[in-house]
Amino acid sequence: MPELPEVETTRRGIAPHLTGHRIERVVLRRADLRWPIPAAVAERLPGRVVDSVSRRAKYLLLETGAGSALLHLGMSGMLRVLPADTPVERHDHYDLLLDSGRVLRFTDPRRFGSLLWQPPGQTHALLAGLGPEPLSDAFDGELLWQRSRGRRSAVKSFVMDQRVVVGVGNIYASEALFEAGILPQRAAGRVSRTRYAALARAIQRILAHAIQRGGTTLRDFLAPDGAPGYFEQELMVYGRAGDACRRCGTTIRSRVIGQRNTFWCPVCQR
DNA sequence: CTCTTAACCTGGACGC
DNA sequence: TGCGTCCAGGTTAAGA
Repeated sequence: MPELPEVETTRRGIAPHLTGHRIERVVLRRADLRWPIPAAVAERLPGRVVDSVSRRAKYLLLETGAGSALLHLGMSGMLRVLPADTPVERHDHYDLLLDSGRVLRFTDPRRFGSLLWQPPGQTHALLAGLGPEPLSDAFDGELLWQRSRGRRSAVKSFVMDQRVVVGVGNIYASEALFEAGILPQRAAGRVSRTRYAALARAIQRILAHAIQRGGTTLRDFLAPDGAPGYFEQELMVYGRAGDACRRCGTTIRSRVIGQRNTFWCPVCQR
């Protein structure tokens, strides 16, 4: 269930159990995730202390003096800190054993997640072309407006393009466009500066709010608890096709845009 | 460049 | 109960 808020919530959950701790051993059960796990992970990580756990887009970085492990959760991935003797289950693909007697365990039925390696001082190719973090000062409506000039693809696909801005996944894209009052299928190049300003604010508000909510339900990563609190209760349009708009009562519509299901209110969004 | 499409993989929900 | 079909929160690669 990972969009940016879920990844950030995961980061906050696992960081206290990793930071300042030594990784004693790396156990790889399946190397065929989204990409093969490079040999450097098993060669260089054991014996290293994790200096910090950071996030870039939807990637988590476990930073050590020898380089950084680069973790992605894909569509169905989950990271938990568990007692080291916790029985292994079917989709548990790798473990990082810690000096605390615990283990960081990655579980991912669909195996779209990944575990990669970034040497010291380098930026992994997958991170090189990414757009700004949505919650940073580098992101605003002006950036969206400038980068969208001449673009004919849907504004929804545009904001989900990680080269434009990172971290806006399928759910939050629909939600942010609703809040900004913009039809998702509108051509990106035909959205005004003013409306991009509103969209940037909506993205920031929604992501920040979701992180806040995720934090309340996922704070304790020793007691695995999957469900982010943001879902269902607070979604305005996502997954609500055929239901009444919470603002105006009009029936919420849906359509596939850029291969992803998209939801909107035909009255509140123009 | 921009844009579209296929592909990676499994499990759960649903219809018959 | 079983089976076929469709769908799912991400992202890259290839081709037009």
